[in-house]
Amino acid sequence: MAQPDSRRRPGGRSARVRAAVLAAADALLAESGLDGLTLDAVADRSGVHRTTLYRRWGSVPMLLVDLLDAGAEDDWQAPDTGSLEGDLVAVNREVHAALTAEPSVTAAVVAASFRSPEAREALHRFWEDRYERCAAVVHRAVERGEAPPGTDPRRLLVAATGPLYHQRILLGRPVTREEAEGYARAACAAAASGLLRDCGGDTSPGGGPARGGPGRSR
Amino acid sequence: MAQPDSRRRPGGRSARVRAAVLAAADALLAESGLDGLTLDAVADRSGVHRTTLYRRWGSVPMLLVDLLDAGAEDDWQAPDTGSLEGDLVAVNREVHAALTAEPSVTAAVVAASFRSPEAREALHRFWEDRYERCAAVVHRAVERGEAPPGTDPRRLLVAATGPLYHQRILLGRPVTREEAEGYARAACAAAASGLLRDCGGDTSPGGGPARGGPGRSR
DNA sequence: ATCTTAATGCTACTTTTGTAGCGTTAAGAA
DNA sequence: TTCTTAACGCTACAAAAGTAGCATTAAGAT
Repeated sequence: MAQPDSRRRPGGRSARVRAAVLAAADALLAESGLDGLTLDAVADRSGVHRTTLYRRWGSVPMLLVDLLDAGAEDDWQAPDTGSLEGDLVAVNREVHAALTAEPSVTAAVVAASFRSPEAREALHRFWEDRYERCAAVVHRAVERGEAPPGTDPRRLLVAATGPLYHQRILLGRPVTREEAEGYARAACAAAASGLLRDCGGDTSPGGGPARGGPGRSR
Repeated sequence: MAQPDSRRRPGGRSARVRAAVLAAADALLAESGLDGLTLDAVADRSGVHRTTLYRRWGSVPMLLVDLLDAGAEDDWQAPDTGSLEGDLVAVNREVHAALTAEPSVTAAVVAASFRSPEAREALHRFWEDRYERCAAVVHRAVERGEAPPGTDPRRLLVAATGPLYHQRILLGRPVTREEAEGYARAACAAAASGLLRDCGGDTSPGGGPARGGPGRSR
């Protein structure tokens, strides 16, 4: 029953410092992307000293972790339009909107996630939470009989949203709103045909030697 | 008719230096990922001097650009199994193999692409080339009547491969071989239903204000 | 009010990263 | 061969990133 960490001191000044730092970081990120987000810049903007930043956060990715974890505490919930197709289209519209924003905070956060394992995990947690909430869409669809029992919520949601993220963030091509909706409808149809069920318990992570193929560089 | 750049000197020593540097970079990348790839490390390993690296390449991402452009000159071509589903499954198997390799060169290259615009464009060129070659799969399928005329090769290919990349690289979750094949079959079914045609000439890149929604951080 | 001490601010230092200037080497032409 | 000069190696330097040690401030307890 360890007492609450003896003598922590989370109130007052520390809280103000954290708030000032996170606000400055958020502003810098939205203004000039990840490149504008250096500890020195945050120190200047927030009025908090360099060394304090290095002590409490240590690096830019760690600061992003804090920012992400703080941002995950919102009350967002998945759309509920009454039909699977409607819900998926609505989700993809939101993703599309977030991806076409300029400058894209999403892209900046993804970029940051490739600079440290901690930031990676924070972003994964964030998305995990989002897909978890979206699973409700699939459960309702199964209850309504729009998708067969056994339909894997994650597979369906990834099938719908994955192409959007891929085309925009990794392939770097613009995505039209109509395309975004099309991917949603395509995933919906595939789910209705029972092609996105969680069949087989084969969860072995990898496979063979794995050399060559597209995506491989040399 | 500008003469061939007067007096270039691409032979001999310069070529040896470039080869040594690219080889060292490739080795470091495969061994310890992007973090192990610093200009100093490449200098040590290749025997080429620091300043030469800074002069000719300038930064790690630029070096990756060179590496990528050199690697794109291979003779890879899309599978041809006789059916659309077979081809898509084969493609996704290759992608899956590349993505589950450890350490993943693909992941490292993607990470590098977020560190400079030049590296970004190089990676986009590389993938553009790959999807271009894969378009043959869709053309053959349309000729065989497996997909309706007007089916957009890119949409179909992104629908098939996008979920793989998304789940593995952005969401950070393992992907089973069976899942990879499932996404290919789902895309195939959607295409057969005519859900991945290039309908409407609306190629406007973006839209409204675009705030909030999943993927947005705060 | 007074005391204790976690958290912050400050200065000085080290390490890493990137650049400038100049002498040296060797590719390509005569 | 000899000559020219693009490309390279080297040293020294400049700027940025990160750390150490100590003084100062203020949160929480008495």
